Amino acid sequence: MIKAKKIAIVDCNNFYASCERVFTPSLNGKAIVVLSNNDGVIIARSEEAKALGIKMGEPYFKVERLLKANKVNVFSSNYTLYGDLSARVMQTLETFSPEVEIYSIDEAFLNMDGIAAENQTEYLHKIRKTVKQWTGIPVSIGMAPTKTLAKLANRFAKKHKERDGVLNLFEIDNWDDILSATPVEDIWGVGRQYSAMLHNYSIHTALDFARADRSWVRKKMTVVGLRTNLELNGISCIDLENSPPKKKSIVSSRSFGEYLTEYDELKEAVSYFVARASEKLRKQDSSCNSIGVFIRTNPFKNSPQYYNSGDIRLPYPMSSANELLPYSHRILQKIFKSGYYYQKVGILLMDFVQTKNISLSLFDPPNRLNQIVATELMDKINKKYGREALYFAAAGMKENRRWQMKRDLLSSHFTTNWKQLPEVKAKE
DNA sequence: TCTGGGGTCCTAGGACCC
DNA sequence: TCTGGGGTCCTAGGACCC
Repeated sequence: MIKAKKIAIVDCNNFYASCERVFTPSLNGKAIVVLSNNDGVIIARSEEAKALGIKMGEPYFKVERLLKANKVNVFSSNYTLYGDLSARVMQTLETFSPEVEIYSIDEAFLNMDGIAAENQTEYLHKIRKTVKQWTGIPVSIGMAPTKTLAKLANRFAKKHKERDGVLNLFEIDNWDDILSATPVEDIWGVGRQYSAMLHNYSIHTALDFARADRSWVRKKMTVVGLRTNLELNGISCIDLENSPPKKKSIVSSRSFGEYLTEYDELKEAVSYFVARASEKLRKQDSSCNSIGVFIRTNPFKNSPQYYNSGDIRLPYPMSSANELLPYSHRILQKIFKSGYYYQKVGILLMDFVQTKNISLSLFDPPNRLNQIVATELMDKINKKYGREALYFAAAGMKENRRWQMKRDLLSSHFTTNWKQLPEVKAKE
């Protein structure tokens, strides 16, 4: 945790759409949308696509004709590409501030306290220009004494083109106009439910909310809402996080390309997810004490619906897929009912402890150490030769997985070949 | 028959984020 | 035909204990 008095947030504009443009400059100025997994819904839009009235979260099939008619470029999401470009953006930001909190794939908070630039607003413009030059990604920047205000400034900068992508609240005497130009639903930390509630009480803008009675806010919106209120008044409640905290739970789930009906197929998918999730678990050197599985039919389909989930407390903390698989199968067996068209399954790992803090116990199965050694080896091989170079038979043969997702409109994995990329300047 | 007060731990559910 | 995936935090209420 870092107490900072000056916080900037750098936010990539239309990140996924911008990523698609980096290696295909002919897309500049053209409308782009990017689809979620399974080509389900729209999760990113370029400005041109927004101007066509295409909404976030809109199912693809509903707007497919509109997109075609307007010659919108449509992409399946290409997370390998986005992840690589994100890393390059973050590396660039780290040359500008000693404290960078990577908040999401396309956003980072920067501690600007120690920055001795003569003109901090100019410095922000320089960051923006450099990121664009080095990575090809356009960003917007907001700066303020709290995270919530920085986000608000950032949004304002994005909306008002004349600001050239930057708003530094410190150079503005009175923020009232900016707060009153921000509807409550656009405040960071105020979602759909609370904004509806606030409007009911005639609280329509960030300024209204900032001036609302604190004990009322606390009562209606818990301490979380109170923090947002304080932050809007310039009182910092949410510190910068310097090192990413370890995950407290890990989920792996997916909707299928086709509906599944057979237990054996679901079992394959569950096994695959256990392998994926436990990999992440081991990466952060954790082991889990419980595991859950859920399955469900397609709630949008007019057919018999079924949802169920279950979890098991494990006899000892585990991190290898080999050990976890039987438990996941046991849960699936319990919750599976035949006669339904399943659309999605997922698994959850929970209740983590640090692996180094657990000792092998007298009651462990005799081959436990072998399992662990085998898992380490498997991780090493997969790290070297790529995901699923080696994988569990329980997850089914790669070629036969009916449950794999649909990604018909995928762009190339440009960044897999690093030679195509301009060199990123190393951090000093 | 009468039936206190305070603490902890756990879980489910609701809100939010990207 | 076709509607994403992966997280966090907070609170209320029940179980249990003394």
